[in-house]
Amino acid sequence: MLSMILSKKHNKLLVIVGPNASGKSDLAVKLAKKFNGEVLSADSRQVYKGMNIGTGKITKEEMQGIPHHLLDVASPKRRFSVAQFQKKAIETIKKIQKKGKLPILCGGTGFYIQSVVDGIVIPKVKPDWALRKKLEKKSCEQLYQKLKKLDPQRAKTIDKKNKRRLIRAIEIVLKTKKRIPPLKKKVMFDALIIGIKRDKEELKKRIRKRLLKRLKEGMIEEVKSLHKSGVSWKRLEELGLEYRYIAFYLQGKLNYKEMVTQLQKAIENYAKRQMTWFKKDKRILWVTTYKEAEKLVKKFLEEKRARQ
RNA sequence: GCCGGAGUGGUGUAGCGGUCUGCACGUUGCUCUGAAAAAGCAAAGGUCCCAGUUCGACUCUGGGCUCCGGCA
Repeated sequence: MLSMILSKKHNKLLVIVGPNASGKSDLAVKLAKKFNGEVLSADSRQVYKGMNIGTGKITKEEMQGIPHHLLDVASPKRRFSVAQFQKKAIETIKKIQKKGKLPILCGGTGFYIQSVVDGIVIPKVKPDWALRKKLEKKSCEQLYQKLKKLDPQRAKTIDKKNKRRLIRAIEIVLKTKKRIPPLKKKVMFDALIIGIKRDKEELKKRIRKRLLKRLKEGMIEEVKSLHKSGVSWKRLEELGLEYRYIAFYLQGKLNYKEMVTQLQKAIENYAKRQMTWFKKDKRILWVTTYKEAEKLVKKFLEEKRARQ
């Protein structure tokens, strides 16, 4: 076993990213065992209770005794958000560091990862669903004009055709009565970001294999019981991928075969979108094997602390 | 073999004698400030073949080929 190199006041953070089905959880556990770490999931769907097979959530056995955080912290009936994630994640990371252990942030939700690694400062305005519903009725053009009056600066850079973003921007200005400040970042951790690289065809095969396996393991039953426990079809569809397509199937909107092929396609597309996000980040060091990752982490931990 | 119907991007379709043929899905690339598995943007890609009519044909006419339905 490796001797402890980390002091109780280090600020190191290991991050593992990669597309769906690339083998992140597995790598995280292995590295956690090797380097005395604890894992934090950075997955916008694994935060929900009862969403296990469909999200590919790690099982107790697979954890092999390594503590995992930020799983099952919210109810699927309500919406969880990046800001909530960011707060919990930062708190947890600090706690792990204080124990002299290595926090390992592992997941596929790029935005969630970014919120922690870059420490983006998110305006402290909670979603106001009544307001959003009201604004939803207006056209993009109307919303854009409204924003332009309220905050010409923000209007310059916003995506004029994205209603959701326009509404959020207006929401912030209305609540704070101030213009939206330019994006601020507050980097708090000394992070090493490792990405798992997979060949396109290989990834598709892995997705397929995993999908069939999970169907056998009762993924459909899981969605059924979520619905029984009060999660509406609409909400399940909104949760995306597995939950969306299986909800379609259970409602008779798709037959079994259609459900499987369309879901496979949707997961592949999602994996592609994830890669679009990650490709931009030049800090990510891409690996294909555990050994490569181990070497990088070892070097990272031996480095003199850059900051602090 | 005969009679009918149809052939338009990868798939399903819409339309028109003369602006680059429209749409949906798919494909590819991209954006991202409390919904991010969300939301949004952009690009590539087509008129079955041959002849005729016409100033001009994806559109009309004839032939061929292929597919579908009915009769044999």
